[in-house]
Amino acid sequence: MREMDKAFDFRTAQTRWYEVWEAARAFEAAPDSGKEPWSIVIPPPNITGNLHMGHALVNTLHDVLTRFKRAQGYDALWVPGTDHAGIATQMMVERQLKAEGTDRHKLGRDAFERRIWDWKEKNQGAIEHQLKRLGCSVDWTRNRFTLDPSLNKAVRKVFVESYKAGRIYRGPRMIQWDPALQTALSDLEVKYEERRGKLWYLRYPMSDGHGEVVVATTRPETMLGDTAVAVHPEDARYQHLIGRTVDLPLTGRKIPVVADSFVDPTFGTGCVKVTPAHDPNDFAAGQRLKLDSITILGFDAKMTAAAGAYAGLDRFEARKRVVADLEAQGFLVKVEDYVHKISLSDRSGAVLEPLVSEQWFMDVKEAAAKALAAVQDGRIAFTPEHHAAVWQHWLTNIQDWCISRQLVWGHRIPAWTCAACGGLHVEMEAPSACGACGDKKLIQDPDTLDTWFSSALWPFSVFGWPDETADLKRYYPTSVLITGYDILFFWVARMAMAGLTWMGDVPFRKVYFNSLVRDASGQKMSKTKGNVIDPLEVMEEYGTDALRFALAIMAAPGTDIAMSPARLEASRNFCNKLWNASRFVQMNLDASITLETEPVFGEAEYWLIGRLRDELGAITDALEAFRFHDAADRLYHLVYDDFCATYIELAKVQLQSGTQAQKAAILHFLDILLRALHPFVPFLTEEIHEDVMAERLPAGEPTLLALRSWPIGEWILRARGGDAALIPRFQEVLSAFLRLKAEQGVDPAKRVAAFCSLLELEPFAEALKAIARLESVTFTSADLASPTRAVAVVAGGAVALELAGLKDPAAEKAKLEKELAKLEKELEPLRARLADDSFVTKAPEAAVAKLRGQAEEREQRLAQVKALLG
RNA sequence: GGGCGUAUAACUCAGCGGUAGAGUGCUACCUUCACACGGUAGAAGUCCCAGGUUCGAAUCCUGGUACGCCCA
Repeated sequence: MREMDKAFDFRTAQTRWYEVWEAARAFEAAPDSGKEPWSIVIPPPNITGNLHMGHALVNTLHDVLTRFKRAQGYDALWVPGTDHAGIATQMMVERQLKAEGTDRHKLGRDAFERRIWDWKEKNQGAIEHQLKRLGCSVDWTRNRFTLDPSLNKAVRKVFVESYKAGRIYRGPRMIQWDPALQTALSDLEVKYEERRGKLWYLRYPMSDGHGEVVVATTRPETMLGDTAVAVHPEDARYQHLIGRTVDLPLTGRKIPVVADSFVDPTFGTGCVKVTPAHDPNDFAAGQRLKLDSITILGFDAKMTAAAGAYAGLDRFEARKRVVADLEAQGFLVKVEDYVHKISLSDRSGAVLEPLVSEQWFMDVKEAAAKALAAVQDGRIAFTPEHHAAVWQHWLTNIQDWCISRQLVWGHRIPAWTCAACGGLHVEMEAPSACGACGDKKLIQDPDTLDTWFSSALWPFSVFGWPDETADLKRYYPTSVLITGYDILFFWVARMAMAGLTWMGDVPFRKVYFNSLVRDASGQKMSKTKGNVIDPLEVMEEYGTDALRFALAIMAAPGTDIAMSPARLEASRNFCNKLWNASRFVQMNLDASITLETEPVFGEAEYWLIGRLRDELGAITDALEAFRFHDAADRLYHLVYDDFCATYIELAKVQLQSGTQAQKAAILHFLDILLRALHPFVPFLTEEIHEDVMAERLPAGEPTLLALRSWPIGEWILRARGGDAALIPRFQEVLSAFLRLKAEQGVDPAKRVAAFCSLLELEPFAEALKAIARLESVTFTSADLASPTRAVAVVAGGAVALELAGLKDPAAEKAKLEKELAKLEKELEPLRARLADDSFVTKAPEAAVAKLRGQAEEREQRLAQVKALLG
């Protein structure tokens, strides 16, 4: 049996145990165990990633739940994995290339792709190592990567079958183009930002020479691609213009004036220019009204040949030139300052360009309806529930999803075009020859799929789908999903849609949306603000267990977490407290006392058993309901207040001189606490378990705490006896003695004689003497008041200290009078309410009884104070 | 423009129909034989504002104010 250090050495413990757990295969699923399965899949971190606070939180919560469920006796499986993160990863490697003075085009596609794979092989281990550092009890034998061949097979199957069912199609559509990354994006990858800009008013003369129209625009350069001017059909001001044509300045083209209700009559002049090739609204209007579409801006964000004299200019340069020319030729009416929203790439930050482009799209309306229904009818339950409202709104207004990306890094689109006849083939495997013309030269679509396409399949692709594996049957649907609400649409909704479509069932039964981790003052962490707290540094400084516990105790559903050094310190101190309490137990029990030593219980034991029973019930309920903070908070107080402050102090006497049976009780209590705390602070508890419990376990009990059961069913918790009210009374009396000493300025170490009128506390005399450091405690029903004593009122009686010569009688009297006034003030509303008929008759009996109890207790004190005052 | 969330002690947050709590900080004291990463005692709050429901509201409802987020 080892001697424990004075302080918990977390640095050693948190690096040691993970290997032991892995070697024991403690976290591997046990499909053949006959246990009920419980499963969860990790939100796969990007391979580019470093563990940040968001990861630390989400994975801590995963681990708490998984360890809890494992302990409860489930076949708990947490599937780990990483995401290839198309854009993010490619950007990172491209940046490296740039630093080396080359780029992906010079390298060529194949070499570039190999380069990213190399990078991935080198870096994937980092994030996995960090998950281990955090203690995540994942099943590494089932580790997945979103580009694994089996996951690729799933992707191809979904693509091909969706295509054949008509839900995936290719076509020219207006998409958001990122000129910096040179790829299309989906609507979700667009961020809108308010910018101060200008509103230019342009004059377009009527072709017949009679009059003009003035249009307002924030993007004057696009006028080169105008193919109409539009007014609202009911706008009385412009009825006479409809059907006529105007001469488009700088180009000499004649374009019609059309009517369409998309025009906002209150914007600008109420006349708008229509550029179907470069604006989403105009594109839709162009389709409706069958207008021409002229592309004057290319994918490189430079003007095209169609822009005539402006061809080759950058879009922002072209704007300056067009405005200057319009002004010179008298077509510029005025310029106003104007604040408008611009769309930016969520990835590169570049100003996006709405462009018509040939891309692949997925029609998700049918799947969206299924996902919507699943939440409405409760097959998927959200915590917090309010996210369901956002879910509903988004899914009912969902647009087709642009799934193709002009990137190298990702799942290649399984579509081939025949070089000879142009025939399109969408197949699982590369066709050997064109089905139409027989030509053997087939060119695969160069594009890859949106990263989220493979993420959507994650809850079943990780289990081997489309193969009908045993894992798939056993672990799908997963039990719970834990993730951030920021990816509700990106990921959660798409998994729901994919699961319902391909598996015919929800991918998870419950979703818990974790909080956002912010800094100490509630600010979002960001590198630019410099307020990022790095979990790896925290683990070094405060310990992994402290980090986990701090995150858990702050993880109240629906509110953000303000992470601060103060919180981390509190958690570290908590860990140390548990360590020292355990050390105390270890020091006081010789090796012959084990968990098989039959314990006997006294008042203190029955009281603590009652506390453990109540709290473990509440903790279990809290974990089932994702109230991690509630569970952690209860454990915190159970350890500090009940176990350490109260029980250990009371047990000290018997630990020194008691019987083996008396001493055995505390071992059981510590054992229960360790098992309950293990999901939150696994390294600390495993370390203590080894030091204190490992050699005292009953035969057949797992020697690793990670494998032991959730303690709620422990036989000891069913023991009942004693008077539950005694301990709180003892605490109050003890506190009163200490307060009297402090009030009277008595040195805490000076032993004085004490008196107590609560005769039932006599069994606690030794404890009171030891803790309050008293010379003696006399239990008596006689009047305690005396000129040489300081007295205090407690529930049901009074206590006193003998202070001959030390005491100021006037101050003592003033104190009691103050107490009297306070009690009168407290009693006033209580008496009033109890005298109130409507309260007594209408309020529930329990509420009245409780109030009556409170009133009686105070009346008693009042009487006691009066008696002491004489 | 629509939707959602949050306003509680100096700070960060729990509580969400029975009369206010935690952590940190603050004040005073204590190195008592598990722990100073400790202990004891204490100070500190018109629970954003205004109405309403109720025997009773920090808690439920309505309206307002402030801040944050999401969608257009």
